[in-house]
Amino acid sequence: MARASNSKGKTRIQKEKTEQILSAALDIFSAYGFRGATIDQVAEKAGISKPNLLYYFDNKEAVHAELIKRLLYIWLDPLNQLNEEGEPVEEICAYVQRKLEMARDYPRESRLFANEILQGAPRIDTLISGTLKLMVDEKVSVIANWVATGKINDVDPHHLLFSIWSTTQHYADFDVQVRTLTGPKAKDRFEDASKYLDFLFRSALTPRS
Amino acid sequence: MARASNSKGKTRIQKEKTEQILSAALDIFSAYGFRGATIDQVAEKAGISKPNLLYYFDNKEAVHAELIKRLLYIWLDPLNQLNEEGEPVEEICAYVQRKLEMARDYPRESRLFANEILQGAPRIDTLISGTLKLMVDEKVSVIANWVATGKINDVDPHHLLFSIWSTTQHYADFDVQVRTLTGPKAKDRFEDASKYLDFLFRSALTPRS
DNA sequence: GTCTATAGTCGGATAGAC
DNA sequence: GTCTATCCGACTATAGAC
Repeated sequence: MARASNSKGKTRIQKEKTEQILSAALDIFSAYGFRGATIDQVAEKAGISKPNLLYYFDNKEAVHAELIKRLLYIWLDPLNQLNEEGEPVEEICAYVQRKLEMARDYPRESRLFANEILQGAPRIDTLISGTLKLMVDEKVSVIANWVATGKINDVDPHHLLFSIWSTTQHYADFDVQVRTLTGPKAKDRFEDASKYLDFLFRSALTPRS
Repeated sequence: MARASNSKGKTRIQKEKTEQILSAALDIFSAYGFRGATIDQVAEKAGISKPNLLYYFDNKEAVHAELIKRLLYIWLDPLNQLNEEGEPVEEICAYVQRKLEMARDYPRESRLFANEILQGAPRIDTLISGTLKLMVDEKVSVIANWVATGKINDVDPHHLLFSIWSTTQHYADFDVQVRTLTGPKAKDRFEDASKYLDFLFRSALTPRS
């Protein structure tokens, strides 16, 4: 019997249901973590029954695995766009902005990822040591080259990336705290963050004359 | 009957057991989140039986609540030390270093906090909008004053704090990822982070002449 | 105070009718 | 394909012996 865990050989109806489920699952998993989320919650949010959900996915793990699989592509895209041929400071600042836009537009994905890492990455360790590490290693050497040729100041490329990820993802992962502390008067926290982060990284990277 | 949830009127034995339980609980809760942690795990790690644990604490929530309560004091201490009378750039850079040391020495506390915020702070919302916000508001106005008098560059105080928190806590919360991506050759990630973060914030804050 | 045994509940997964 | 009903394991919490 055909199972709907992959996208091959499915009818239009099946695809729609699968997407409904995954969207609901992203809501629930990102908000409560893997353990904290229940299939019942996901099914209810997707507007179907629990057994029906389990007709489309073998089990809870399978739903989560599919979400993680899709996450990686969205996740790596902004880093992928970092162009070795571009003007170094501008390239990095543009990367910061793309990452911040991701935190604004895909907060659920950010939190899903954070939940996993925070708990020791039990279900995504191969992803991190595999695809992610490969891409990071590549971009780290690009940045190291910019440092070596004096195009940007002497910073550790790994830690530069960590600081970009953490500062931008913070607005998705710690959103509750950010909103509480900035208060209701703050109009657009992402607008303010955009301006601040651009200044922060530009100041640190632009070579002293 | 005396319950051991608070520290009043307890024997030495009771205090020790309570500390054993809380230390074990910090391990488990920070690693698996509230929902993912089980009392059995905590009891086993503390070297006692589950009913015995529940003799010392009313229930699972009570253990967690006590951890959170204690967390706040450790958490606010580095910010507390920020001295309005000191030299602004040095004060902030010293704060960054203290926060980084906290991430190194108290990673479990950092992850416990992150787990809570990430899932919408269901058990600590009053803490954030209460004590934390009060202290943050106070320090924000100190920083705003430094900006107004030209002692540091024109940055948004809230977002400065967010970037300090996120970059430093990243080394506790995303430790798995950091270690995987920097690789085994990296001797001391905290040493490298210390150097990098000092440069980052110093560059951005030091007033242009 | 600490244990064994167990009650009670929840959640993942399956059976089987339609 | 979708539902109702249900099984079963896991987990919180309590009862009661010692």
